[in-house]
Amino acid sequence: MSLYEDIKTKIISHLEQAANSAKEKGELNFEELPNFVLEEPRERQHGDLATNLALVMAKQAKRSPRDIAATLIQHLDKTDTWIEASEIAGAGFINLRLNPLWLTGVIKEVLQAGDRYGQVDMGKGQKVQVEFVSANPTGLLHMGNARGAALGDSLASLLAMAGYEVSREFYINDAGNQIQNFALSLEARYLQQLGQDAPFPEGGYHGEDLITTVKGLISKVGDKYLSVEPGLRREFLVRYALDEKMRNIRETLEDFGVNYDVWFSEQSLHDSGAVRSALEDLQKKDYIYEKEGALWLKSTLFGDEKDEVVVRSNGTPTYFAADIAYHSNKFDRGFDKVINVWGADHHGHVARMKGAMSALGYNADNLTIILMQLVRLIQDGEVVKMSKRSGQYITLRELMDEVGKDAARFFFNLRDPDSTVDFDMDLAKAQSSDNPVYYVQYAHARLSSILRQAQELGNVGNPSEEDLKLLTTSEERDLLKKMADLPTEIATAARLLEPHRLARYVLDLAALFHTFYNSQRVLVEDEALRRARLNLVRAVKQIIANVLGILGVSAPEKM
RNA sequence: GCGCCUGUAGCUCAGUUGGAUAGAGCAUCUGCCUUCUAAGCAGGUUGUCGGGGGUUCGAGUCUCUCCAGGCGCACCA
Repeated sequence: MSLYEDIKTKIISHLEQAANSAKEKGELNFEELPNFVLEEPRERQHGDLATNLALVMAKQAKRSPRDIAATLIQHLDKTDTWIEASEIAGAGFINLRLNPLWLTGVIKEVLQAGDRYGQVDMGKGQKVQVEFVSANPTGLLHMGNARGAALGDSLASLLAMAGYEVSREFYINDAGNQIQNFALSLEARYLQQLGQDAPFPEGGYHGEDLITTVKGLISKVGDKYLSVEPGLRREFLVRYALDEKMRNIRETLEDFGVNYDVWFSEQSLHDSGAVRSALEDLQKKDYIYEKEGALWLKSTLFGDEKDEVVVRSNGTPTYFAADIAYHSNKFDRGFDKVINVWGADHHGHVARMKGAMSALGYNADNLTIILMQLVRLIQDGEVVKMSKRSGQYITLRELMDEVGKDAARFFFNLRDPDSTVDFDMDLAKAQSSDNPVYYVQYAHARLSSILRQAQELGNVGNPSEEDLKLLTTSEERDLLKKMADLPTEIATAARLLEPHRLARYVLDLAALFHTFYNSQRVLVEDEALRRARLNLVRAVKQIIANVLGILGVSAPEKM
């Protein structure tokens, strides 16, 4: 447990004890202690920490909150809490002021933990799988995938920091209808490139990248497939194109800083019989019925709006059937929690997916689906309809070329997944030099620069307790306070599955550092103070690097 | 029509399971580089938290209703 959490935990338990001992002495009346919070008040004048305990007790105790607060303070044990003063304020808040010296312990804590500072043991080693992007291999990665990649990857890193054993997974949709469609599109392009008058299939994939793929193929094998039987020809074309597309997707994601542990093929579920056996299982449990020649899952039993087809009347299983087998497979691999990052356009699938898991006997609560709102592309002030079929979209590759990996990842992780993002490419380009990410990176570069100069002057040296007590300016204390907050922030962000909190956090931390930097010198004459500040600098630098690391953003030594 | 998400400063967005006087960036205005990186700092300006009711000591946050936008409601994925 971190220093700060330790203090807060202690104060909370002392507050509870105060209420109980007041009760024993008949000074307060209550059945059960209601939920209360200990938090940092927005206004600095209200002290370091404040609690609403007296307010929430008022109803049961049938006394005025201020009255209760006074009683609580009388019984409050302050040992080991750094509490220096307590007062009643407002409607009945208890404001606590801590002895600022508690903050000096933070630097040591950070430097000792190093790149592990911020770790909490919330997950207790539980196995979590995060599946994200899982884009169809029929095209290139686009803006929506970019958001999913930034969110999913940072979420995975965040959970690892929070004590979970995390596995990143990409589900390859290499089976089913869209692959048939893909094959027909490829075949048409192939024939067209060789001068044949082949019609393009209705609803085919119009993307330019498909033509590029076919051209590349022709340069290798020429027209030898013109004379091959169409079924075999399409099979070959698909295999070739899928391989190329997946390699491209993988490389693009790696360049975006995303590295998967597992690439899972949908086709493998059909080949291994997993899809069939999942369906049989559901059938045995009587959750399947036949209607109009198709097999339906009774997903309405589990809160879905309508039952869903799992096997079409032509005998082929639906995508949903494969997805059931896939998620069943995930749980069978022993994950305690399974998290999917999906685009909001898939939200209709959530209920049925969870329903299917319940039907198979798994605890659907262990499947969490994060719905991320879509990214809308704005050009010339107008919304551009993006679609893979029409080939109208900006690719992740283009995004990285235009605004850079760091800016793109930070941009997406600055936003709540629930917010619809309007991405104006021109604006993104124009703003790339004053993008918030540079603000944070600049702080890191400044910190690095100070340390470089300190090295030239001699060793930084380890500070003594006495040295650290010299960090008393309000800028230093605000900075230390923020630093102490990181473990709590990690825990909150992990609990809520919201990595964007960390982007906000590191932005705040950078701001506090810039303020400090502009008001006080680090490399001062006084050796003790210099040692103390240099170690403050080392610690801040460490934290910025740690958090940027979670966000997949680089922390430059120089800018 | 039904379901989910969103609506907060001119623009883009935060707002920690109900807390005290709602915040940041961009934009704009005024200052700060012979001292550790000015991609920075300090200060000024900016609000019917979409509208209306309800719950309570207290609501941007919970509830109901209406309005606006997005997404979904296939034997597509």
